Amino acid sequence: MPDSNPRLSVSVEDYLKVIYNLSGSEETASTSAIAEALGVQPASVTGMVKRLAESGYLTHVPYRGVTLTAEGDRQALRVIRRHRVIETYLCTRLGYAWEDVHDEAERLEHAASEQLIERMAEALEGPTHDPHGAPIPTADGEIEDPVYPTLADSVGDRLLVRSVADDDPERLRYLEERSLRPGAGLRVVDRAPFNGPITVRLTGAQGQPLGKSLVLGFDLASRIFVSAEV
Amino acid sequence: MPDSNPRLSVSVEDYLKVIYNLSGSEETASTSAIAEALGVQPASVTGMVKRLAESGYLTHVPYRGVTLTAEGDRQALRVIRRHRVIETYLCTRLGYAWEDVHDEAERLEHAASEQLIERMAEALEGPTHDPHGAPIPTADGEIEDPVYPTLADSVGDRLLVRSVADDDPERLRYLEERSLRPGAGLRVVDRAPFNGPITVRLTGAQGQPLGKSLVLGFDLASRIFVSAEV
DNA sequence: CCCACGATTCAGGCGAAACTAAATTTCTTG
DNA sequence: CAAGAAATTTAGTTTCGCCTGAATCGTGGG
Repeated sequence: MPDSNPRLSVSVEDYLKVIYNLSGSEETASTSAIAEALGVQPASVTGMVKRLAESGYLTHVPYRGVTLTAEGDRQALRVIRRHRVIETYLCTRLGYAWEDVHDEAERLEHAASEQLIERMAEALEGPTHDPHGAPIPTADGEIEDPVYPTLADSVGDRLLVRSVADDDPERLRYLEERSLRPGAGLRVVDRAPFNGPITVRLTGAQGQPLGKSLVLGFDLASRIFVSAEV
Repeated sequence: MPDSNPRLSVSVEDYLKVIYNLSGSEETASTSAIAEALGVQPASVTGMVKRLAESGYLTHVPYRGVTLTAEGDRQALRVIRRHRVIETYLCTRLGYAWEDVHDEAERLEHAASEQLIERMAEALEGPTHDPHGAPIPTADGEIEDPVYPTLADSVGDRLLVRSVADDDPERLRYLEERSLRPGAGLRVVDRAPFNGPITVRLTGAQGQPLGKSLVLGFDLASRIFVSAEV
């Protein structure tokens, strides 16, 4: 096992994060998917992947894709924890708007010490989800696993918004304005074919109908994660 | 004038900070002094200095030293403000010990946005001094200028600790344990010749004598800044 | 006036990470 | 099953930012 506290480079941390996320849906992450996510050429990914494999963070089966090792997972979760704790802290303690926290966290997550993160988490009394609804891994790397389906591929009369993708301020602002945040209840009213728009009606957090009817593009809908209302 | 918000590299920010500090005592900073402060070779400094001069942050008279331009000053003060606001925030809002904040701030100051700093400052209600007593520049670059003499070269019956150098955790812990923090009042009891130790007696913050007598090495004493008690 | 010392120039190196282009493997599909 | 398409890897470069050692150059005290 590598030294448990090697200071990882920004790039390495970004790779691990992206690979972790890609490994969520598929079991293994492909070179091109990683390249796409990082905005880099596939050849660059192969190079970095080789180094990460040598360092023991992942295993690489040529032409087949990569999988994080236990250690790689651990590191990825540490970065993700840092990111999400920071986001939460910025929102609830420093008055940030939820669409502004991602970029700030993106930079701070690479500079913040473990100590800082733990103190923030303490101040927040052990937050479990970030402002966009994503679960925060615990300090020892446990994370709530249910991966929810997106609004784009779920039907149902009583759906609950679990989380939304956090990386696009524009989209977040749009959703915010329409009360489409984690915890919101909604009902799918219509679903146009061929990846067409999806019409929903908000039911409000506590179930009282708000009556607002919204038409969401397929793209946007596939960045909103929902579950059946409990 | 350069773009007022060019993202400076970590190195550049460190150079500006160091040059600013060196320019405090002398009017101009020498190549070797900068090299010493940054732990690099003088040749490296000359190279970087040339680039900084081209970017308009300082003027360089070969063999004579460097001076920050107005713009360089502005940038240096921004970094220093970031550093000190962060230190203050960590201490008062996240329960950091004063000897731990320097390193954390050293990393965060390069990653934090101006927005984050201003929000922290707001939360702290416009802090004027960091935990070590150093003045915090305002958002538009004003800074309290009195540079206090050190305990090593001041005499007096009623002295007030203004600030202490912030970069050495060991020393800070030592001072903390002995109540030698900004605001402490003291009296110089004895001063050994040849840069020898200095004996002081604490008088307590509000003037009530605490009677504690301390012997401080010359080195340590020259990192404690004092003024005549007001 | 000379020379030691600090400052500068020069040529080069290094590490990290990216890129292009070409070769190779795997997938797909007729 | 073969062949073209797509994905991946290899190999070789490039870039960036910063650093270094060695040789050279100013400067100012003796």
